[in-house]
Amino acid sequence: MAEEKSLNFIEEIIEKDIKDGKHTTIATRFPPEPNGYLHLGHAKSIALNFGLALKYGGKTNLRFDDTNPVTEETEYVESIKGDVKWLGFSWAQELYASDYFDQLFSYAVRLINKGLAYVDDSTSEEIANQKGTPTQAGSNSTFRNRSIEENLQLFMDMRAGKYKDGEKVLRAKIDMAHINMLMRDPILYRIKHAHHHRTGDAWCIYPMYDFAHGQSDSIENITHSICTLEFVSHRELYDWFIEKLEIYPSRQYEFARLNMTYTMMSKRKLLQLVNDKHVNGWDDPRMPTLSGVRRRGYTPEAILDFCDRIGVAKRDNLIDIGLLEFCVRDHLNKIANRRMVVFDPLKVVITNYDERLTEQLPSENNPEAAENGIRTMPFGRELWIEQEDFMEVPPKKYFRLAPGQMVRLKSAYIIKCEEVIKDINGKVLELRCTYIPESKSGSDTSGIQVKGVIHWVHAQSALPVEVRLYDRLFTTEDMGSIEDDFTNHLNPTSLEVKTVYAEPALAHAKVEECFQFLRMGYFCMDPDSNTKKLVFNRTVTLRDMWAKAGK
RNA sequence: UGACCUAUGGUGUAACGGUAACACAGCAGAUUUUGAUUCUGCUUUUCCAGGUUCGAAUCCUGGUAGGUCAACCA
Repeated sequence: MAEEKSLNFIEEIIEKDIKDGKHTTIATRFPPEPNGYLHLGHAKSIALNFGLALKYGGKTNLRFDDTNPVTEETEYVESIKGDVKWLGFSWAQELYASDYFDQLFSYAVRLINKGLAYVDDSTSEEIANQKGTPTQAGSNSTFRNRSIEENLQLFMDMRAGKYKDGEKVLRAKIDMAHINMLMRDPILYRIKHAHHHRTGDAWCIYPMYDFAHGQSDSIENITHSICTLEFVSHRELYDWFIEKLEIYPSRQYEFARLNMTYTMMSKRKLLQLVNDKHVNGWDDPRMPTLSGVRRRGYTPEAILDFCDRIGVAKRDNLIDIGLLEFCVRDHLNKIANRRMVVFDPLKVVITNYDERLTEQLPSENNPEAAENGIRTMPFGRELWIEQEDFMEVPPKKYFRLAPGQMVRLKSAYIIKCEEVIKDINGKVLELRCTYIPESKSGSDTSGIQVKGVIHWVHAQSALPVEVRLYDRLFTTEDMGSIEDDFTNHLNPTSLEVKTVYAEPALAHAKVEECFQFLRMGYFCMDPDSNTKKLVFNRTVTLRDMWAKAGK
């Protein structure tokens, strides 16, 4: 019963192209600039580009847009490749815009020969002034009418390193009065005596984005070049180069980038968070980077499901981060094994339980996945329960522990609170309880029905572990609308670290393994863990209707 | 004060001239040895004004609102 899923606007274009015979197969590309780590916005683009190729039997190239040597590094290339693979995609070819530097150079020469490009000695301020404004036409550069021969010679000299950075640029000769600012003689090449992460010192001139991207698409025979909305006005230039150069006509289509509540997705600002140590690196679990959410415990399946649910369209959007959390809970609920961990311990002494005795009680690893089997938990006279699970004066409908009340210890026995031990300040130190021997989980003959079920750990065998409790990084819902410094909106309590008490089975956890700590949330073992100390990151809390009700 | 893009519940997305639907969120209930999960039900929607049409979210015109564009960034 495959439910017919409606097509997004790009799929409609592709299906029409195939139906019309324009293409028999498609080729897309994912074109990151290696100047930062990939984030959830990129995941949307990756899912789209690779997903389309998979759906229509085409291919997707991974192409690094590395035309600016001063910001780009090999470290970023490696992280990007790792992230794409982690999401589960395989690229047809690993390519670099820098692979095409020779080709791009000859394209520039072709344009010069056609009288469509010229070398300009103007300073960057002069060029900016010549641009005009959106409502005001620009003016021609005084160098605009150099001869083809002179332009050719000058361009060769630029390449040969005769000039310093900023001394000259190569510009397209289009129309300084064009209504589209990008068509006002855009810069094609600039001089940068900088070391490139791949081409080393072979070049001292580098093409601009507009002169590299479309041509790279064309060289690779990309049929559908998909990018975000801010490139809409670049399309006219993209098409101009294809037309004047008479090369394979790739076509550009634009979709709305992902925006998410309480999140900021700008590589520049994420870099600042890292550099200014507001977070502990690109893979800090609070970061919206793929390496961050991975370390946080998000699964590729959850992220891809999220990308699928948010859809692809052309209007600006602000997705509720709650949807991402829904997706990860939905997946983790199915795959994560359960463990009991007490965060704020309150001692419980079972007065009628033999202190020399310890039982090993079985408990299912995951009620949603019986095949995951069971593990056993030690049970004895002294236990830890959650402070939250006891109230001396409970409100109505509180069905946890209170004086004289009964509660079920998950996978163990029903206990009754007989006595509350307090210090001189009235602080509750310990609970004296009795257990009902016939109420043993799995063989309960007591006939007692209790509404409350709580988690617990055996005091003597409890394993102290560190948990890192994350909250949203920013306190403002729409970070795109702020006008002051974004660091003013950082959440000061986005990380809380504490030591908690876990059942012994957690000792066998592996790095990146996800668990549901019963009633506390989903957690994932952090790579900081070692044999002396285990560390778990809280991926997301559980949905909690009781907390929501305000107790 | 120009050009371009966009406008559907709280948030997203669909409906392709035939009488607005799906998901998340919210609310209510059932089940539950996780106040989780699961299940059931409910609330809430076509930016405005004209026009075309038997019929408009959809087509046309004009407004309005939001976004984008003046880096030797991508």
